[in-house]
Amino acid sequence: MLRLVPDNPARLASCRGPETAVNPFDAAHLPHDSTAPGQAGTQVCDRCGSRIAGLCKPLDAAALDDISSESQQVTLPAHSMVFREGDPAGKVFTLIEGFAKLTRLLPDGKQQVVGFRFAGDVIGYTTLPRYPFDAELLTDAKICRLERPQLDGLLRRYPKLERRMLDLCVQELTATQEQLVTVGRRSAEARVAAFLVSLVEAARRRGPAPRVLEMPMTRADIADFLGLTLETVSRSLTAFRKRGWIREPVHHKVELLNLSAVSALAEGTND
Amino acid sequence: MLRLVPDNPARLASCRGPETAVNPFDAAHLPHDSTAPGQAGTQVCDRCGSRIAGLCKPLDAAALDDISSESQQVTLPAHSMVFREGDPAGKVFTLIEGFAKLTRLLPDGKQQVVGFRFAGDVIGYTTLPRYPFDAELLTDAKICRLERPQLDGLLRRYPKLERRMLDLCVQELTATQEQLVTVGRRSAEARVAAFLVSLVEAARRRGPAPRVLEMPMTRADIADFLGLTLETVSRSLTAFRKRGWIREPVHHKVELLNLSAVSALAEGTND
DNA sequence: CGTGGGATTGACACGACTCAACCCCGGTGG
DNA sequence: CCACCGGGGTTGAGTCGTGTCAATCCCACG
Repeated sequence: MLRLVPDNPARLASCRGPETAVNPFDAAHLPHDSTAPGQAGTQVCDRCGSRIAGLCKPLDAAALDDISSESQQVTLPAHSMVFREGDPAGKVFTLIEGFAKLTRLLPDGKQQVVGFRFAGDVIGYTTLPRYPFDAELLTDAKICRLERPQLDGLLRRYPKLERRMLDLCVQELTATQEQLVTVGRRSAEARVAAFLVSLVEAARRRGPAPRVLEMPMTRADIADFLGLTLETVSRSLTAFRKRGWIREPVHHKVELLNLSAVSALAEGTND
Repeated sequence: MLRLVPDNPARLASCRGPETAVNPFDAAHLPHDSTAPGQAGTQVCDRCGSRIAGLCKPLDAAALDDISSESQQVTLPAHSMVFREGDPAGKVFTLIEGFAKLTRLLPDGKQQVVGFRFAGDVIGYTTLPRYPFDAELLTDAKICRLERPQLDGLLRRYPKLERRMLDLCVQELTATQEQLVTVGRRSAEARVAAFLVSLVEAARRRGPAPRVLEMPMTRADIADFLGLTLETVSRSLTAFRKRGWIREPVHHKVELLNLSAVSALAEGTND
């Protein structure tokens, strides 16, 4: 669940300077070890400064030049919609920094969170004519944007890219099936525990996991992801807190004090 | 495992035909890529006699010759395992006739059905080194089998095939997300109703839907798919029966007498 | 200082699970 | 030929986990 680009940064790709910065006060601060960008031998993209791989992991330098001349980097404030369910699927995005949630709307107005996305993840790639879900930012975010016709051109020129898309899609599918298991068969506390574990895994994928994790989603978001109510999520988290398993030093952060207890709970169907 | 009634070797595989989704529970159809060369109008594959598209929809005659010389057709009895979770993902299968279920095993021994597959569906394609789930036949089935190295060769020779795989993967992903919504947010009866609706849609995709549908899965299978218990599934179905919405003329068949009532229930979160 | 959104906590109801009996039917063997 | 068996399905009674509704708290923000 919470799929992610495998790991391994690699030259980033794309990203020409900011362009449609909806929000001027861009993200100058970031928790990452932002070692000087552009250094030889580093994993940092010399164009946009990100450590993240996104789409372009398998590409060589020429391809990167190519793709970066076609894409744009933008910064958006928290809660902006990257795209909406039903919009023509005309662009593909890579999340450079920040967090997003993907949601589907139900006829009765409720929402189901289909997944969360983290720095390095690709968002909105589909072969369907329209996006099948909303993508909303949970935090201020830096995003790399590529128009679909450009992407199709790149796909034609760099077959490796097509393979990469397929890999990403397979990973995402596997993660969603995993999530199906969680939602379908586990108790409320086990689901919340599984969610916390997946947060840790996502953080690890982005680099050495800090002791205190970002958790920018609200209880309601988590509930909509896990098929629970926000009250139940809240009760589970306070239960964990009382057992000394977690700590929430500030709003939107968690520390896992007893990861093995949490994972054990996540594995079993109950207890 | 896999193997049993040996029989007509090779010469199958191909089969161009009506667009067929990988996942039966997927409503989305792809508009593009109808560029399949060759004689349009033929619904039946001249090689294996199947009406089903499987992988090969976008291929031309030469490619079909090529692929059909690399693949084999086998027939297997009900309840055989096509492959198991964790097996090296060395083959790809297309279901020519019959029904299958895909399941994941939980640590506590329970299973989650991640999907059912019908005639025309591709099974077991993944870029992962191992299959992420079991594939078990629900009925006797005819299957087209292709070794992974052969497939990779074909992918290299026919780039359109790679695109096709991606399309199939996207459809499957969309369908799984849909299922996530069903399992996460709907009442028991609504889930069962949604399942019945998806059965109808799957049948339609295979051709004009007969009044009486095949439903080879047991109550337990359905329950494991919907995140319910078999008793709850049974109760829901008898409730539908008593309301005159469905009929089960014989074991493993259903007739939907009031499809609109069933779909209405499937849409709402409750009632 | 007031406002509002998010989070927590409690009381209560109800839907789905659990456990268990029973039915139906096909297969098997005495 | 029939009794037995086992697997799938149905039905019922009782329990318990979550959902629901509502009050309260907390804190960031204007």
